Amino acid sequence: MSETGKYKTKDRVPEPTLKRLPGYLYYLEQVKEEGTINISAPTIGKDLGCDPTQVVKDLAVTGVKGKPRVGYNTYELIHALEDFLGFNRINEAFLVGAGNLGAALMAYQEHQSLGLRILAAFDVDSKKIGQTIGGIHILEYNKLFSLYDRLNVKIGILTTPNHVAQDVAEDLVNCGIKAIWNFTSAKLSLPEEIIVQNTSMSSYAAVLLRRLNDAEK
Amino acid sequence: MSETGKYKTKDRVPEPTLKRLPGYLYYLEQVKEEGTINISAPTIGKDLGCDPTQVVKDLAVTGVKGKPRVGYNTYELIHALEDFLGFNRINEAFLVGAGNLGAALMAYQEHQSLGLRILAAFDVDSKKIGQTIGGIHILEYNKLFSLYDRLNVKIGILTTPNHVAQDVAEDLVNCGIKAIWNFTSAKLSLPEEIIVQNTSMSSYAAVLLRRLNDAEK
DNA sequence: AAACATTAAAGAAATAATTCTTTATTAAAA
DNA sequence: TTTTAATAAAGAATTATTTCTTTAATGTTT
Repeated sequence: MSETGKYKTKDRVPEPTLKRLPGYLYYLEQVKEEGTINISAPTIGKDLGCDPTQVVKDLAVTGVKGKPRVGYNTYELIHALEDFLGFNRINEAFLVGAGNLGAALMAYQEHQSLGLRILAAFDVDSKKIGQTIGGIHILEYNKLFSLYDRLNVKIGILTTPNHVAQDVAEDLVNCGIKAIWNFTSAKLSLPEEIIVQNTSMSSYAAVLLRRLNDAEK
Repeated sequence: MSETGKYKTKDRVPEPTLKRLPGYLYYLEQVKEEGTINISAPTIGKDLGCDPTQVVKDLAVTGVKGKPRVGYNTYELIHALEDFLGFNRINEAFLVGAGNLGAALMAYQEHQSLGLRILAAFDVDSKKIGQTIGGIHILEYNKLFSLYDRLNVKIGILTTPNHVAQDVAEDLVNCGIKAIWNFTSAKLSLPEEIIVQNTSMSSYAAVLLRRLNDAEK
């Protein structure tokens, strides 16, 4: 079926690998602080509690080569990881739905270190419109349509109630958004080429609670 | 990496399945609203845009049996899913680190529908101590140790800065916490039996930004 | 009442990801 | 300069997950 309309399966980096990369980045920044210039994959593996060959495979996606008996250059690796992940660029985003979770993400300053900049938030609630959270203005939802072609925003952050998620997502796509970070529980049906990253809190709660339940009985 | 103990692989539900279950639950609640009494796996698959046999396999973990030509009973399925996931119980939790993300999660009312109740939050910042966010009190961090044996809290939500995450996690474990929902980028080293659910925003940003980058070139 | 169409359920195959193994490189020491 | 120890890199095997296929059950229709 749809299973690989992904023409470029060949050079696509596996999702589990991508998810681990920020962990390496955070670790390497610590290591650099301590003045370490070179670091080997087995050392990283030991410190992070994971398999050294996996570390090698993961880091290989950045194209950085290590030297036997020496390891990787810390600074080079950090730079390559940031570059590969896009954390050292400015990735502009719109956020829709300034409710609890939306407001939270607006206030969450760590976005900056991910290269994410939320340019504006949108909501339909007149009580919220005009407010500013974390330096980000909340605009009337309809303003979305007038702003989109003046700007070059590719990322939409979706924190609306579930029942409007699909409609809002379609609006975002019509506004030229290429990627949607979906925090709702709704399963979005969008054109193939739109990148959707689902980050539903309930999914993680589900895994956590179930594992806890497994352990207790 | 040993994210989870491996002894009971036999009857352990795969993580991808667990993550999909809340999606079914949300969908079924909608379907029930519309008055549908019975629903078939192929119908669910069509609506949710996923493989019908996968739907069958996923729902099988709840033990609910469907009838050929009829499908599953909507109400029965919803109840079984809530029960299986623990969403209809009250799962008490402590939160440590009432910064941006922590405050966000405290304000996030949807926790209730996941059966999560944050009893109290802890922080070392004297400016925050005494405040209330979303009805949850922020207490002095040290109070954690005096509270733990009077209560039966099994879940710890970790939203501290990265560099104290490991120490706080160890404190939580010493206080009898069995499961940690880790929102930091730190890789936690804890006893095997502790359940750790990593939900690092940067991991999801990494996947999103990289896929966007792949698509653009 | 019997045949039929539909679908759940179980099992098999394929795919993706991780772990393990081997090989080859290279800097340091003798 | 040669040997050695350590490690990166590439490839193989294992494991887990998803997709595909088959079988059996059941309500509906004729």
